[in-house]
Amino acid sequence: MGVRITLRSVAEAAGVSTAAVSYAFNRPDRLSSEMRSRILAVARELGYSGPDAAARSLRTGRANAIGVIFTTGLTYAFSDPYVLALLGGLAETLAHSRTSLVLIPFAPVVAGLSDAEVRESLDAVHRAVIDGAVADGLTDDHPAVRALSDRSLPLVRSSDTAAGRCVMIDDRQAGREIGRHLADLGHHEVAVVVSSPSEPGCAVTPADEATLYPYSRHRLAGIREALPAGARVRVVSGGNNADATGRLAATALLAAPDRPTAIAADSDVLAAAVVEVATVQGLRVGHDVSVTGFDDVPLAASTGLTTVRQPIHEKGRLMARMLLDPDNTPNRVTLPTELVVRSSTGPVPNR
Amino acid sequence: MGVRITLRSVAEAAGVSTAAVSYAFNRPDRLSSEMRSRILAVARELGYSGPDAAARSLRTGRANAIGVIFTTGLTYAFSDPYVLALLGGLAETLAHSRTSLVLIPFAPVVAGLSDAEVRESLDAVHRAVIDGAVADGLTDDHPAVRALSDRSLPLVRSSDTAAGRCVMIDDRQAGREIGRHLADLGHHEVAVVVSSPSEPGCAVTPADEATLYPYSRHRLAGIREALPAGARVRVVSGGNNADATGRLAATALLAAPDRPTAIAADSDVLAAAVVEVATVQGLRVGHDVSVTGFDDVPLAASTGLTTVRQPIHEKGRLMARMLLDPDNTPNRVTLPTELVVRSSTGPVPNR
DNA sequence: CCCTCTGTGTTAATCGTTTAACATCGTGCA
DNA sequence: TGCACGATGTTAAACGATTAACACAGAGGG
Repeated sequence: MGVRITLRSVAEAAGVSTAAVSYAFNRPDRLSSEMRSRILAVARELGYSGPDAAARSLRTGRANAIGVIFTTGLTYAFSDPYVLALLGGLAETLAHSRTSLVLIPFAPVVAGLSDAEVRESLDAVHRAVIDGAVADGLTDDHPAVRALSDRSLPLVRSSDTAAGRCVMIDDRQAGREIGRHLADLGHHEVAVVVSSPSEPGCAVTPADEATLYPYSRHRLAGIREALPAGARVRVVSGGNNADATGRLAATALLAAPDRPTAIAADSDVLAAAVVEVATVQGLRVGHDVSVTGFDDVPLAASTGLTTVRQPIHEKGRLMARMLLDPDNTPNRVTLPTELVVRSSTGPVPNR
Repeated sequence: MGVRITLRSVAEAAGVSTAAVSYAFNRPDRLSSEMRSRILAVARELGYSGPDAAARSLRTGRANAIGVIFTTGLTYAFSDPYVLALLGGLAETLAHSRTSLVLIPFAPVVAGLSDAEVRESLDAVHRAVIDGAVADGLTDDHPAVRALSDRSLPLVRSSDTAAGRCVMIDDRQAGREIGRHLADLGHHEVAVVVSSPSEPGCAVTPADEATLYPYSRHRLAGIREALPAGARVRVVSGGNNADATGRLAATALLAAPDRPTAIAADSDVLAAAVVEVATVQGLRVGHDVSVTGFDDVPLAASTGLTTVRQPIHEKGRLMARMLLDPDNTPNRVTLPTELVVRSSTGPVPNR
């Protein structure tokens, strides 16, 4: 009962070499069909269910799995429509090549990580049996990214990176489009809500800005570029991009005596939270205050959110293809974005 | 460049045994700190990033990962709130023990699977490097379940099963509660919408019923039991549980000349689709037609859906714990459910 | 009749680690 | 002085498979 059945035990029981057994499972054409079925019969009889996955991975060097790093906490991730769309895209491509998706949790960054936490998380990254990985939205110097490239695993990223593969969008350009749109409407008091580990609602100092997600930085830069010279841009933390933290940020922002006339959020989820809070406070979104989102997930359409559409699903599909078939895919791709104007933005109110 | 750095190369470069290098990475206390840091220095210098994952898995017999089987297509799965809640629960527990989640795609059953598809899917199951797996909603004789138990991997299921671990709900009892609720309201023309591979909207024959998901069967049985003797229950396919297929089923159902007065759906997603279609057709849900869902996902509250709440997140947490720590967890758990009455159900209209 | 070729099966090296068991060497204690 | 012991390294045997390279036999061709 306790003894494990291996390729060898089957071979001995059948009176053949281990090679034969291996071929019986992997290369039917290498064996006479008579021999093959005899071996399979013996295997079944012994309760052998095929070659061990780990051993096979070691020997062949292939894992038939690709990893995805999550730095936000998996539980949160499953509620983020952006993440879900990306995973959906990845999965779509992977399903066609019997490849699994390995979700690797990395300690979420909340006010800095203890060394121990980082070490534990890295351990998960090191132990993952995968052929490649996607790291979406992580900086070059994130420990997980480092660990992955140290393992010299194929890695695909979503931000521009010196070496290595990536599929990205032009965040800066997208930011400029948002900025121009708001500028055209006459806004010069705008708040940008970014996802950040710091307390939701609190201001993000220029020093902090360097620590933001790259995409946040680029979008922010774009917005600033497109706004007229006199415009004032304040940056506040939207927490971890969730509905709850978005509401906190919105509440802080709308309570300010000099409340902004426009609020540009880093994601649709955040923007929808802002809309919700504003509405509850009796503000007419698109009149009294304008709100923009990012991504154009389904939520955006139903909320009437002005946002920037990015082809998330396509991004996922492409990332997966790059990992599965590196020779027939480009190293770097920039996907198009598009400003989608809906009812959540309007001309600046005259007070 | 092409040559791979291994534990051995590091050992040779450092002039120590491979055991020492292994200890340097795994058991700091086994080495003098001086030796350890020397080894780590050499490793860094050589660009060695730690023991190989596959080799380590083979040797230790642990993968630090658990699998989840998806028979619905991963892309769909990421849009199903039930699945997401379950994954969230699993992830929550796993995050504490640096364990990854492996999402294993299995060919979705659409009008029967070809042998080749099954074989390919099984291959993914066999190749997954995992310590255990959860199979939610699959029958005992599903090929994936068989493959997993053949591998003699710890397996946790969501339906009652002779041997093996499971965390379930009393689907039959839940069905009875729905049935009783509808009966109390005077309904005897009820349609049950189940997720099924067959064409959305078409009738499910008694013969087909045997092929339904176990949970569907049990809920159906419960509903039938609780309805009065004269009641008529028709069963229709809701497709794969998605919004779109739910709408199709609803359209077919509401167009029928003898349209049911109550529609009990297998999931909130399906029920919400029914509500949507009914509303569009000018029917007042809760008056002209009653609709019930299942699960009580967030969507249900915002739709005003009468439904049965089940603790999905808790289910996930429990399943993960059962896999991680079998010795300190029960083999079988039944979680409580609760009928949540909202506005989507009401007394049968008098025509 | 010899030679090549195809179809089947075997031999044996290798993938990169982990870890029980053993060796060695001060050290503290009786 | 003698001895048990903790601390620190090493030896070497697995873990369970894959796959070149080789061997052999019968078929077919010249």
